[in-house]
Amino acid sequence: MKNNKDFDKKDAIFKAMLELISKHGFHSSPMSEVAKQADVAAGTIYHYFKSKDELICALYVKLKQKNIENLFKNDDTAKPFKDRFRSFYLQMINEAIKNPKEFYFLEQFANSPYLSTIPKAELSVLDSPIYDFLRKAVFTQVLRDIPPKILVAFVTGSASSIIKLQLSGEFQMTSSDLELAFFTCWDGIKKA
Amino acid sequence: MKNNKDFDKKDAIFKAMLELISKHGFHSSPMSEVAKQADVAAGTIYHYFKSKDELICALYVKLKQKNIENLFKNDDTAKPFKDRFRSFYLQMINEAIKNPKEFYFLEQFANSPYLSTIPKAELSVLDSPIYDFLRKAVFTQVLRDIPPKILVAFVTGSASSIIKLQLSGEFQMTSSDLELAFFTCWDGIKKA
Amino acid sequence: MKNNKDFDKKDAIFKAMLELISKHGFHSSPMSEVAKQADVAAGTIYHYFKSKDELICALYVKLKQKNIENLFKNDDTAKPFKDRFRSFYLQMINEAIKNPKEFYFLEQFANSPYLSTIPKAELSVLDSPIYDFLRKAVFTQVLRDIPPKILVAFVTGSASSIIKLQLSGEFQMTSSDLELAFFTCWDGIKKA
Amino acid sequence: MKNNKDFDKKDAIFKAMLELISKHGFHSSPMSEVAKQADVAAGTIYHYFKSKDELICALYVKLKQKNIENLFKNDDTAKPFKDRFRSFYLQMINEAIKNPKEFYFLEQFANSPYLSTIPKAELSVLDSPIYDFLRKAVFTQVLRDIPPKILVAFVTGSASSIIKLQLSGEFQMTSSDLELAFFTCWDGIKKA
DNA sequence: TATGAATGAGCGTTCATTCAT
DNA sequence: TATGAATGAACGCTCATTCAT
Repeated sequence: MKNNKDFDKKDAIFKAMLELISKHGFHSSPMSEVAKQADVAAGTIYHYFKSKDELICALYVKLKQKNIENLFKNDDTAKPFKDRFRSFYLQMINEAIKNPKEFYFLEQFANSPYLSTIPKAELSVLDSPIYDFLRKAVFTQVLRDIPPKILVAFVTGSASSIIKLQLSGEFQMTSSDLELAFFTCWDGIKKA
Repeated sequence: MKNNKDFDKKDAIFKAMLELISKHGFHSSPMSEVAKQADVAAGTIYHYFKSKDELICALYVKLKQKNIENLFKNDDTAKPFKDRFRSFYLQMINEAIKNPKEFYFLEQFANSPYLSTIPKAELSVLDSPIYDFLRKAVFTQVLRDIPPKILVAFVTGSASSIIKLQLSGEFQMTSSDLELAFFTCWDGIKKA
Repeated sequence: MKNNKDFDKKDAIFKAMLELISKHGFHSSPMSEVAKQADVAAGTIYHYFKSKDELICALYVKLKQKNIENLFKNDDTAKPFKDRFRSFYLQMINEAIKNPKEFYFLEQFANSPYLSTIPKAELSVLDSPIYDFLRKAVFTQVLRDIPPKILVAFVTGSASSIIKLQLSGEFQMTSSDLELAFFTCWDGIKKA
Repeated sequence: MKNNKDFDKKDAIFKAMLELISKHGFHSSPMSEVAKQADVAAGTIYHYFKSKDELICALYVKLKQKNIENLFKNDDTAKPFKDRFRSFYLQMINEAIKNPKEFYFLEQFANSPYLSTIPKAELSVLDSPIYDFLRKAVFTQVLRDIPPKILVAFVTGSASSIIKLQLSGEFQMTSSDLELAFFTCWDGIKKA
């Protein structure tokens, strides 16, 4: 059984790598700096991870999982789907705005050759909660009859883009902007 | 005035860098390899570009410009806006599918710390054709009254995401899928 | 007095190091791997040996001693010297062929800078049985009157080389080949 | 065509590696030290050699070739074979004594796992002059009818061992000792 | 302009050794 | 004794960049 110290070290390494990559990118985040920021020796990282690449991939899976879990944190299946979707959509945006480093890391990873080093099956599992959420709503004719994969892409892609806009500092979104964004998405995907 | 040879060399360098980065990412695309693929000496690259970063940024601007120009290639201002938008939306997707390397490069760049090294003003200029296109349609009440920046983010983000789905090989989109995607977007953004 | 467990551990460490070095050489035989193969913790090795170098040197001395003892296992001082020498010479070759790992280790060590870290006096003691064996035969005029050290070098060197030929797999020696090898050596060193 | 400077650099690297390995062994001869001794930058070595291992192997082949060529430098095919062999045998010893670093390097290499990384065919070619020299003498019935490979092993092995004795400083060989060594070998291999 | 050998700082990683448990 | 996580110096190697030609 792992003790607290173990968790501390591994988590410190994850945190340091996240910090660095989100700010400087993959290739300006040397292991030596990760070690320094995590307050461990360089060699220690290699007790927990085989290589830099493996560390980065493990970090991606961990953060992606956490992120997706959080999207459904407030999901109330008793509510009408529209409400549930609204909560989900706004949560996507709010989570990212509250955790910009994690968002930047995830986007950077997902748009790099790293992504293709992770087996598709594993990626599917990560995404499956979103996929299931929307697929069911297609099935119950609450949502437009579009292939669920396209639906997922549409919804997450538009949200990502809006998040980037906000995080770029170029545009400060008010809550009514968020509401507008939600409706824009909803009116696109809902059953006519 | 630049002669043909100059163009050839510079273009060969651009092409080689595009090839490498789209496949292997920024790191794993050494200048020596670029030189080899471009069939020039390593030093030659530095006659055209101050540094690797500058070359990469110049490539981004060049490709982004070309890409955006192409989106309006078939724009017919005489047509109803819905038709024009349909053409624009499908063109976004088709251009990317026809030029996957360019798409991958642009996405990788835009989701990396490189992006923030380019002045915001310069980026705005690049995006302005899309911005103007949609802003006018908001003004003329064809589109929902949303801040144009959000609108641009929504439209391009959803398209990007759908393109990645297609390019990933995970899902083969038919032309009716594309049509569905267009309607999904359109129904979201059109004036109710 | 050492208990069985001690012997087991120490021997397991020796065995693991032998295995690794004979196959991969001194470098490419990390202590962590020795520990793994010996089924002990890395730190445990340092209870038995001060350092990697000391372990390697101790292994050399141990194996060299064992090896030389074995050469005289069947020595029958009642027999004519020629017979005794024949037995000795063939035993050198057979021992090595039966224990190739030990042979490779010993040769690798003896041809490396490690050898010179062992005091010459200690090495002399190890070799002395062979030295005495041949020196006496020079004294009794059975062997050519050559400085015994040269004699030892000649005999052991030719045997080593023949062993390597056999172990390389390049040449399969029959028993008549071995007999020929013995005669070649014998005719060289015997008193005319 | 390679200019002098090229030769100088490559040779300086070879020389530095030889110097270091002969004295400290493979794993205490870091590339950084080679670079320093050769008076080139660390990276420069990698223009000439793909890796440390490749450099070491190339050095082996180069020195082995040179060494074997030298053995026949004074060969006079007009002379009786016994004289030719005497010249060859003493040359083996003298060459090594004059070039102890090269001898140590070659022995260290030949008794390490490095040797097996060189294709057997390539090694055969290197040895073939010695092989041919002795094989012919077996054929013409000047030498004992032993498989030539065994003969080569016997002759070179005994010589190597005698060289090590001399270089160890443990025993100073006079020219009459050398003469004795030659006769010991010759009487062993000559046709009775 | 064009070359490509040369540079050397800096990278990812290894591994002999230590020490708190 | 025995453990094995932790250390950090040192390794082999890469690669953006320079400069003599």
